[in-house]
Amino acid sequence: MTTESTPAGLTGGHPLDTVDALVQLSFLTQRVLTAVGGEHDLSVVQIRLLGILRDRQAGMLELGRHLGLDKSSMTGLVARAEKRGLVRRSPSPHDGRAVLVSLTPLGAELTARCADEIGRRVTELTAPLTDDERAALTRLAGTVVSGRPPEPAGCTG
Amino acid sequence: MTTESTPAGLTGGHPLDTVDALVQLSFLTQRVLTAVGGEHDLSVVQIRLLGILRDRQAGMLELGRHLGLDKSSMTGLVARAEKRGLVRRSPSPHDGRAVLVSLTPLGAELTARCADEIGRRVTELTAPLTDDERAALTRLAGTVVSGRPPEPAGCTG
DNA sequence: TATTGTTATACTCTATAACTATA
DNA sequence: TATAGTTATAGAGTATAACAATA
Repeated sequence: MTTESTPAGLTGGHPLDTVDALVQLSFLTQRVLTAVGGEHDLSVVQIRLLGILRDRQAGMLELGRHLGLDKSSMTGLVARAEKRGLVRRSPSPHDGRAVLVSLTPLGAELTARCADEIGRRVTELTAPLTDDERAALTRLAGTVVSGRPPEPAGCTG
Repeated sequence: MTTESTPAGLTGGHPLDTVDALVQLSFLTQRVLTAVGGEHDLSVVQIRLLGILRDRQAGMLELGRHLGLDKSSMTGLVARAEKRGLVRRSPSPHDGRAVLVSLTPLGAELTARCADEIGRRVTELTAPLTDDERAALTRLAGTVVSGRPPEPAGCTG
């Protein structure tokens, strides 16, 4: 098994099969997120929270939907980020029950720094690839992520 | 940003750049692990623990090293798995201080079922790809995971 | 002395259920 | 009644520090 070098764990085969390769690649990528977050006392979920708020405000329910968390989990998550001065809660002007969570300047700065660092280290991960291979990996990963074959360039759908 | 469809969060660009693609792909893969685990009341870390033990015993310290966890965290992790009858602790015959953790038959069965399910669902993820593309993705991901360009087939190193 | 593992403690993170306030 | 959010509570998961037992 390949758990020695990368503790993906549950898949076998020595010349990496597809499942092994994707699982181990995901652990590699997540390790970058965990490491960069850790250097700023942020969990991966906190990083994702900041990322969502990067270019918009959002209510607690919406944030929970994006993160796959219950609204009750959001309360603590946002409270801890708020306590650190990274986000702010404002009452929604349209709905007296709702709050709008947004980044503070401090939060925006930290978000940008994490994004830079993550970008750098994930790119480093692909150092063994040639430029062509990196482009191919990007295209293939993008296809999987979007859940459909890529459209020819210029197709506006 | 692309946080709407996949809450990777911290990376921008619309035609997915490399970082975006890899981060989002990692979330997709991790979601499979989380989902399959959740259906059996296992966290991703528990799944990895079982995977490591699939073909060997290991001490607490070694397990912690593989999982990136402190030995004190291992105590509870293994204790919970042991309580469920998935793993067993035996005294090491060579070292009176050490314990050897191994899968019980129940744990081995659960591990196999999870591996099957994970394999199936991760493979489903690559459904948008042709066979050639899937092979290319596997090779490229394998190259990144191994941290070096792939050796020509037949090279025994 | 060094190493393996556990315990005590504290904090983050998560969910369920009950609650408040608004729609 | 339904919805947005919080609180109370319980449990998993993690780390640090102190400890026990063995090497």
